[in-house]
Amino acid sequence: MAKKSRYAEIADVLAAEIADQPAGARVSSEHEIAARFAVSRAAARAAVQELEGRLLVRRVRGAGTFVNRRIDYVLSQRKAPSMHQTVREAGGTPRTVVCDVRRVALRGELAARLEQPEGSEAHLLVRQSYIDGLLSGWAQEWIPLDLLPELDAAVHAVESLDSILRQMCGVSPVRAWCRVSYSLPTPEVAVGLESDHTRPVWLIESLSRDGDTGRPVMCSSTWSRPDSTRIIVELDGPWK
Amino acid sequence: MAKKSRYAEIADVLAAEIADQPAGARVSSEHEIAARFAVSRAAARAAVQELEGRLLVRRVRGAGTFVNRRIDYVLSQRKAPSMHQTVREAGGTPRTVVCDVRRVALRGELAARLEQPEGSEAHLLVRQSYIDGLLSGWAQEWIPLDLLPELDAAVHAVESLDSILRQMCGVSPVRAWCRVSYSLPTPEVAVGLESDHTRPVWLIESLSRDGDTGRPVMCSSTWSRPDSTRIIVELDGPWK
DNA sequence: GAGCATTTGTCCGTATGTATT
DNA sequence: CAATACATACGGACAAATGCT
Repeated sequence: MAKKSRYAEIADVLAAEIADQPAGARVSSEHEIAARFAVSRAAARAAVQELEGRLLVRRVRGAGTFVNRRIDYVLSQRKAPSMHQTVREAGGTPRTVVCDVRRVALRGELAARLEQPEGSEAHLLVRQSYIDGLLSGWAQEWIPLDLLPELDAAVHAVESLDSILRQMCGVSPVRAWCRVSYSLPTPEVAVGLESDHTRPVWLIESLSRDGDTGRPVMCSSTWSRPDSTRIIVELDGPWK
Repeated sequence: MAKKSRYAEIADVLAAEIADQPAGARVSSEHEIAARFAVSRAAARAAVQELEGRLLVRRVRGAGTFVNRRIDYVLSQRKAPSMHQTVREAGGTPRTVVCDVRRVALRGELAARLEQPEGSEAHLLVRQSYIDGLLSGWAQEWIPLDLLPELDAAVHAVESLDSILRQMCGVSPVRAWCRVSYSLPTPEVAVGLESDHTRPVWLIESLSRDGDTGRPVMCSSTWSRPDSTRIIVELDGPWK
């Protein structure tokens, strides 16, 4: 058996203790860990950084280190393209905060995907999403203007965009196309995620259509923190 | 504008220099960086670790730090379930090394997915995959026995399993189901990937069927190093 | 708002261990 | 075996963000 470094041993002990604690619980400070295991603060720090790398904790400068939990976020054609529902299915509590609602002109790929003329206007909704109170995602969502002229009032009354589209527009959104990748966020995205712009994050690009008519109803780009969600993409063929 | 830490500044300078260099090129050692920027080795080390976090370099103890490149590995129902072809489409050079070929009894989910009776035998092929000479993945692949009794000889003659199935079995494999996630590898997998078992890696589970008959022809679990591939999953609905 | 203690972030210098060449 | 390079570790210091008084 390979000999382990001291900080890795400490990390394993802490990881086992963390496993029994609820999300959000406070983890010992670096000073306390150093004193408890009789090591320097550098070694204690390395152990906590190890836990951060395993996505077991989140650290906040000046505040402390806290137990983290990821939820399984499953993307599939069989499932509704709804963040609120997907999170609830995984046992989490979703919440969204509107950052901005405005009208923008659709260009290029975005216009094509929504099947709107180049330069036509659409709603742009920018939101942060939280899971169990922790910041998880930052999303831009485009919706054709004629589908719902008064989006602003609606999104403040009902958090789930899927519900709004179903109840106010009479459509049944289904995920028609989706692309998931994992790369560095732009500085703007990093701000929205309160994340370092040098750490990779999930990018989920998605197009929803009305399940009955096939009409495009929503296009979105969602960036998601890897420490909040374990993204799972299920791709289904014509069989099964 | 936020003030940057010294190591982040150094990392940015090095990142810009690395961008012009070919994959595999040697990066200055920590000592050289410390001397060049007049900082301690700890700060130089932090800068190089930053680059490692951005997946721009790979570090080998005792050997040095080297420029890394990722390729886009695109998973989609429209594309053949072939590692060799997917890598070549992204501009890389694929290679596979057989670690083990043996017969195993199919159990549970695996048997169900291949539509074989519980406990029936199948080939198990264990391979490492390399991209441009760098270790990229470690895979277990299960193939029904009756499809190709002499798998052992075939995989040593032809590297691409997709080609073998097409040419020797007369099937046209298509990706019928696939699940992609990102989590910590088991110790066994970490060994196969020559990776730390405390760093998350990709897990791609896949089922291939014959495009003509719909018969299951291959089931696989592939673990892939995030520093070798940028996994992209495309999900297509009935419209498009 | 100001002040203070706590906590993580960064950095210095030094030393030793371990893997590769 | 020797030189090189990364890995771990010690102890100390100050900066920056947070939370409370």
